Amino acid sequence: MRIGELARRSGVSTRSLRYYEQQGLLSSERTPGGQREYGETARDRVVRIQELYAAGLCSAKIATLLPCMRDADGGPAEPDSSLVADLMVERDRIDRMIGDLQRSRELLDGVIKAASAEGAAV
Amino acid sequence: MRIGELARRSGVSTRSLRYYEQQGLLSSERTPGGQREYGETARDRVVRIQELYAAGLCSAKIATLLPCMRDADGGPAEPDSSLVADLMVERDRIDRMIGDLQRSRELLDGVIKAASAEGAAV
DNA sequence: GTAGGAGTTGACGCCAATGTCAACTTCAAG
DNA sequence: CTTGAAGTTGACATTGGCGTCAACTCCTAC
Repeated sequence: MRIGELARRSGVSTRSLRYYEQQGLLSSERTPGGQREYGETARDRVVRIQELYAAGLCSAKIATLLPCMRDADGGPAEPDSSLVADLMVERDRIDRMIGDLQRSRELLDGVIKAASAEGAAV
Repeated sequence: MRIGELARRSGVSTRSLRYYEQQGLLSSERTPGGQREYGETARDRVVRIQELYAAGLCSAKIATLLPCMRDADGGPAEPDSSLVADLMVERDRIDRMIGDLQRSRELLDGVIKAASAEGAAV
């Protein structure tokens, strides 16, 4: 598929897809005319990239991480031990993020619930 | 306490504290000389602000939200119903964020575990 | 072949929280 | 008083993922 279809199917702008390629996160074949051509696995990869961005990883880290993950592209590469150490740091950071989010979530929920209770009472 | 101590105790830079004040998220008394003076509750508020930032809320939303939350400053204000609707949207977004984070967390964990298993095997 | 939608690269802009520097003032200790 | 750390305001810079525009090329249907 070409870039427009991938964008539609993954919910990511074409601008972002080109940016991902420039950052080495996503690869594509080219037609003789120079247009990008993607395989079926591209969509999954894009979704994965988005999730990792959402987890607060920057392009560079995602780029080193992606080849170590098992996907339809083939077996995973062996991660460098320094990368593993790095990933453990990231994992901890993500755990803290999840904790923070859950607290914020409860905070919001408290306000929402209080408001609806008050609305019902008054 | 003054700004430096609050910064140390909350783990937030003085720059950020002044920014929070400018955004209407944090208030302070002033000494005759014009220096900021914070009460004991300031630290909790700063932590809360940080959590809400981490949850992806922008300054403006935090500013409207904070007065609706119960804290040592006094009773909560009644939230506007449009704010409540807004907060429900945010809550859903946070729920999705948590889901994404958990997936990413598992992804990283998989790579880490695979690496340590391989390291142990080889 | 031709029209027009889709693709290409490159450049510039944005946002929003913070870092950072400058020039100046206040505060606390000796 | 004096001195130096800490505080003040204001302005500018940064970061990084992505929007957006421009100028040009490719692909497909007629």
